[in-house]
Amino acid sequence: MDAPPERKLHVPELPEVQTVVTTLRPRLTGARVVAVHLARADILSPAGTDLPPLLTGRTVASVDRRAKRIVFTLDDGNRFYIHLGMTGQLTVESPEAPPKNHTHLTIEFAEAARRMTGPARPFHLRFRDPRRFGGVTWLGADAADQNLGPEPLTLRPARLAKLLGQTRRPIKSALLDQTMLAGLGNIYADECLFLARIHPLTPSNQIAAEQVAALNRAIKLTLRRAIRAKGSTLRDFVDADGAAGGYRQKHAVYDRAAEPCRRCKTAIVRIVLTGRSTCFCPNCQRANG
DNA sequence: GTCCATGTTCTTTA
DNA sequence: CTAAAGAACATGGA
Repeated sequence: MDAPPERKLHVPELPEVQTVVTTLRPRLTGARVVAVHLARADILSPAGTDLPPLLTGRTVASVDRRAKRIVFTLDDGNRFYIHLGMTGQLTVESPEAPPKNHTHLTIEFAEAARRMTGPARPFHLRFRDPRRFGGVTWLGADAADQNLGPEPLTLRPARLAKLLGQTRRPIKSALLDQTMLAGLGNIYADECLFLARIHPLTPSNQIAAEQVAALNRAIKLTLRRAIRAKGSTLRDFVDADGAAGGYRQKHAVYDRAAEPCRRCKTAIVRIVLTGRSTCFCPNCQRANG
């Protein structure tokens, strides 16, 4: 049996954020903001941003993902992004649906553009985040990639090799560093290292070129599989339509301490690195190859 | 009541 | 000085 009780929170990483963007895009593109309700001003950055007048009357031109950020571009060229933090949810709901607790921001839309069937109906985009590690950042005309490394899905092995060669930190820590590589979090960093058969404590600059290439392939493969499964849901994650993801059952190592490795049956080991749990197979992932 | 999970940002240490 | 490690943040559930 591989269905342990759902204990841990889910933190949205690249595949989960991509899933939200993919489900949001057809609803939001072309839709017009008619009202904004901000229940908590402290989720806004920069502090003091007066969001409602910036949004009201505007139309959404596009919704995109950059790293773990959901980036909205308005018809006036201004941008803002929402980060889901640890427990953030961004959902499209009926105006009649009672808001869940910890709903910090509600954007009321008039209609969805290019709706092919049925009457255009108003809807709410609601952002809730019990733990409030997430938030809304107003960019104005600025780009959304401040302090972010390259996107893993389009990363070339030579670029990854150059980035990893610049630091002695353990590879697991480097993969979590968003200024190095943007989008991986604790779950997928562990999963990628397992697939590439690299020990998480390996100093980044001691990974051989062939292993870097294998890691690059593992990152792309893992993220694509997770996106196809609509992300991992441990407890909280849902897409914009409120649906949970299905990748959790496929995790090879994350949250599987003491369970048998899916490849060699060795018990998965859990260590703490930089204050974060790190799971790996001590047989498949040997230090220094 | 205690401990834990997590991403980002800020602070401290080497 | 730089790089890396550590603390703080919030909060529901075990």
